Amino acid sequence: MSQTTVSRALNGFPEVSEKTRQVVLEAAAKHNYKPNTRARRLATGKSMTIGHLVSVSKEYELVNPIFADFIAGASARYAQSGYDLLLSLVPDEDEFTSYKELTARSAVDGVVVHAPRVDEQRIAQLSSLNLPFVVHGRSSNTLEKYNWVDVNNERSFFRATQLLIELGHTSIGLINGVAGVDFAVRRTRGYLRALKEHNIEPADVYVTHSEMTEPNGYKNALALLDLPNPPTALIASSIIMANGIRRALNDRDLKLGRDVSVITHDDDLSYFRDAAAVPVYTATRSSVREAGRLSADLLLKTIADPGRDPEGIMLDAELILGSSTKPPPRR
Amino acid sequence: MSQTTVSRALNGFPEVSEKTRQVVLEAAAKHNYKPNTRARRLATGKSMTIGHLVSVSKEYELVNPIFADFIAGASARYAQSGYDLLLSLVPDEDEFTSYKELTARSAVDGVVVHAPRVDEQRIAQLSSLNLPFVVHGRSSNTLEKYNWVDVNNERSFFRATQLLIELGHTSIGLINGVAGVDFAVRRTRGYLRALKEHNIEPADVYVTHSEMTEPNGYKNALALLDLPNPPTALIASSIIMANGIRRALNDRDLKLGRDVSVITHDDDLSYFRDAAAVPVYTATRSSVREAGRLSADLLLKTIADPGRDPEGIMLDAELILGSSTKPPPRR
DNA sequence: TGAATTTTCCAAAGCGCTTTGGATTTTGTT
DNA sequence: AACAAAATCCAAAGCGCTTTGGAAAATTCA
Repeated sequence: MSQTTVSRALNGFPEVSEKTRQVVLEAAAKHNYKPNTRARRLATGKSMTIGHLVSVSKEYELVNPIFADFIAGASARYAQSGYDLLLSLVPDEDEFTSYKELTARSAVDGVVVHAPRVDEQRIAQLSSLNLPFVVHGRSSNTLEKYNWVDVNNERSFFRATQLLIELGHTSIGLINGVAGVDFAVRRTRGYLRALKEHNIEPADVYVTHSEMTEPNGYKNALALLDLPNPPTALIASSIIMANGIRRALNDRDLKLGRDVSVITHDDDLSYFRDAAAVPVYTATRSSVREAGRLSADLLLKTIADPGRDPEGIMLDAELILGSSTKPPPRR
Repeated sequence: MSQTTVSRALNGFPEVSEKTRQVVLEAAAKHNYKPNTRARRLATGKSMTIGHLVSVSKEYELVNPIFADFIAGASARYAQSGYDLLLSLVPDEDEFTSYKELTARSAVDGVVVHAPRVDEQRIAQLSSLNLPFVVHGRSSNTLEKYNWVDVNNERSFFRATQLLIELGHTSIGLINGVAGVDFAVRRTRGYLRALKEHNIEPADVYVTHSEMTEPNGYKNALALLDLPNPPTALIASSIIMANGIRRALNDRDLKLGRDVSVITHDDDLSYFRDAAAVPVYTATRSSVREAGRLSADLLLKTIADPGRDPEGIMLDAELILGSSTKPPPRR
């Protein structure tokens, strides 16, 4: 049987009879034959690979654990479509260089951009490279159209803040992510809008920005709790920070919920799934794994149809009531 | 200039004069030329790719965040040597199938095996595939030689247990990882050996096994604390579980250290770095990122020299004193 | 200066597939 | 049975590099 026929049978071309195809498939299965990836990619001109560049801040060497779950969501989709996932951790200042290199050696068919900033250069850069991409998150100050999957951060944090206000809280702290990262900006915006709508004067000291680690949650919470007028409620940007906040409350002999209310954003990370009947934390919850799946789908669609108009997918975080929110203690 | 000369200049062959090489390099830089990955891989017969298969338990869909840090360590080394990192999350029962597939289509030059069990089939399977590999961890019941990078779990947990005993604790709980996973078995072994050497009768109820999530840390700690004779000290297999344990202590109005001592294994995860002058937790600490680096180095060496004898690299966890261990409270 | 080396270059083969264009066989129609 | 149409097959080209074997140019040595 000719090479052509085998290739066609394996790749599902209509020119080959069903009977022949079966024979080929059986023979391939029997000998555990799979077309050589390298040869196939050269011949087809496709890389069949999606790149995820995770930028690592050189200073802190942090690797955000949400990538694990995001990638878990995406990975399954890639596998279904025969794509491999290329993962590269790069120092953040080198990120564009890495994109250029990947493009120049045509190693990937598309990439996912993580943690965009308010002014995100990578978007324009990728557009100029003509490399299909999807942004996990958005970039407020970017005008051009691009593919994105994001949570409605502004609204989530508006609702969270409003909930606390309705419970009677008037001093509410926000323990946010790094300043300038888009989601953090939107969350602050939602928080401020809620305060404003309820005529509460915002206070700069009530808002902290940092990498969303447990120690930073602790440190920032302590700083707020030790203020002359400490907030009676805190909103955290990640459940990992919330763990640090709980530790800080502990250290100050304050009880979560009773003494200080806490709402956290919850990415539904697999190692921190807050799935009790009454969750520990009242939370704005949105599965980052689901975001991974959707991003992968969107990217694969874009690769399949390059002329496609960019699309934005908005996920709405649920506001889930847990036991960490109560009215403020009476004075 | 001929294609040959360019190729040789770019790949550092000695047949080309330094002057010519410079000309070529400059021209390549100017036009942002990089040899096409696909063509190069086909021509050289190498994939220049390392596979990391992370098995996801289908039941729980958990993605261990330590992979993020492990991969961060490994990724830098791969990049230095011109290798790409292929990441694939596969349902655990399909893992061998995935290895076979990767080999058949020759998509990777080597793989890293994560979370080996006491009886680990993947080792024999990979040997039979003739695919270079490094195991992160070891497999106690596997006789053949293989490359591995592991922490001295037995000794670490022996020392941790001993420390608690020397402080006066006699009822010590162990909140361990999933039963049958090699590191968990070794840790239990170290724990039991310390008890035995100090003539303390072990109690089965004091040992729990589960995925190392925060909720499981909480749940298992509560179970132990609610025993008729609750332990006065707990050893945890991960800092994420330790967070759950702290929450459980909190719920029972027990103070970490004063009422219940806790020692945890600490992988030095970037989002949970316990780096205060006096750490929160007394811990057996070993950087999983460093393990990633070493694994990558070992794997690259093995790929470069396939005849190489398998090597084992043992990392010794440090026992770091924090504020979570005190003598048991007096009755 | 001419021969022997060494350095530098080049044309062509080949990596293992997919894809093209045309040839051959089978099926369907009258 | 004869022809057209459809189904099936095949040989060969090409994907963009690396590598080989040998030719040409430059250098060294006698």
